[in-house]
Amino acid sequence: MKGEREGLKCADISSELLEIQRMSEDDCKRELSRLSKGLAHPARVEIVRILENKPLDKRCVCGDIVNALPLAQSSVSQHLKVLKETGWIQGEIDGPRVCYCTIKGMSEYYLALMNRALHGV
Amino acid sequence: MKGEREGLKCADISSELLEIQRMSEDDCKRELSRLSKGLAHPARVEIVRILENKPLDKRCVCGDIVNALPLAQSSVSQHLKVLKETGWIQGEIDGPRVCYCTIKGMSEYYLALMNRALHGV
DNA sequence: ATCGTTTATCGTAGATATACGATAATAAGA
DNA sequence: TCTTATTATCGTATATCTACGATAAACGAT
Repeated sequence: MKGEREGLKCADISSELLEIQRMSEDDCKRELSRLSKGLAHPARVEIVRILENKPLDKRCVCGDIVNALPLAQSSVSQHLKVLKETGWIQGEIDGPRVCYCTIKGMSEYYLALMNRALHGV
Repeated sequence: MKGEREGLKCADISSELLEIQRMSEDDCKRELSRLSKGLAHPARVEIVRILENKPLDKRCVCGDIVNALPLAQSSVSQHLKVLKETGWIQGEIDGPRVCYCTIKGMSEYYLALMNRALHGV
């Protein structure tokens, strides 16, 4: 399957870019506010940054993220949940661990959403 | 003064674009999450959309925004306050009214912030 | 089967967000 | 001055967010 790497297949939202034009205005605004809420906390911005900058051949499990943040494990787990629900990241169970990665093309998707929601383009 | 139009001078953040490179990583993440929180509600996205799409020769007072949203005046006023605090809009008192407009170049500023906070660019 | 590791979920406490009606503040106009 | 129009703020109720420790669930290894 395309996009597979080291056993972890990261979703790619690039193909959804054109779908934005077909969304209703209300859906567009809801979608933009949903994604914005995902980044509305410094810890979550940091998590996305970590996952975006991770080398392609390295994997990043929950524990790695916990170690990188000054928060309790349960708090980090909650932030990961929010990022999953708002569509920024993806998690894949690997034995007792969970391997996380960002959704490919999400930044571009976010920008296109913003352009359409705010400027009607 | 540059940027003045119909008596309302809208701030322009374009000149701050280069400052982003000089911000600390933490400030960058805080700034990105702050701006994201501004758009983290559909009503606020709609307000920014209204102000972005307003003809340059027309002004937009609080009452216009209240009429465009299905919310009570006090709720809209609160959302306007959040948008002011997070840096998306600006208000100028004009008699008993308050005239609102977006900050010029904010979308570009937001994107640059995102690029640096998430990708270190 | 049992133990240790890893991660999600539960329970909880305090803070913040969201909505509304009511009220206060400000300015224009009669 | 008094009234009207406009907008911000107050008070309040409910919901969501954020953090933590404790516990549960899932899995590999012994």
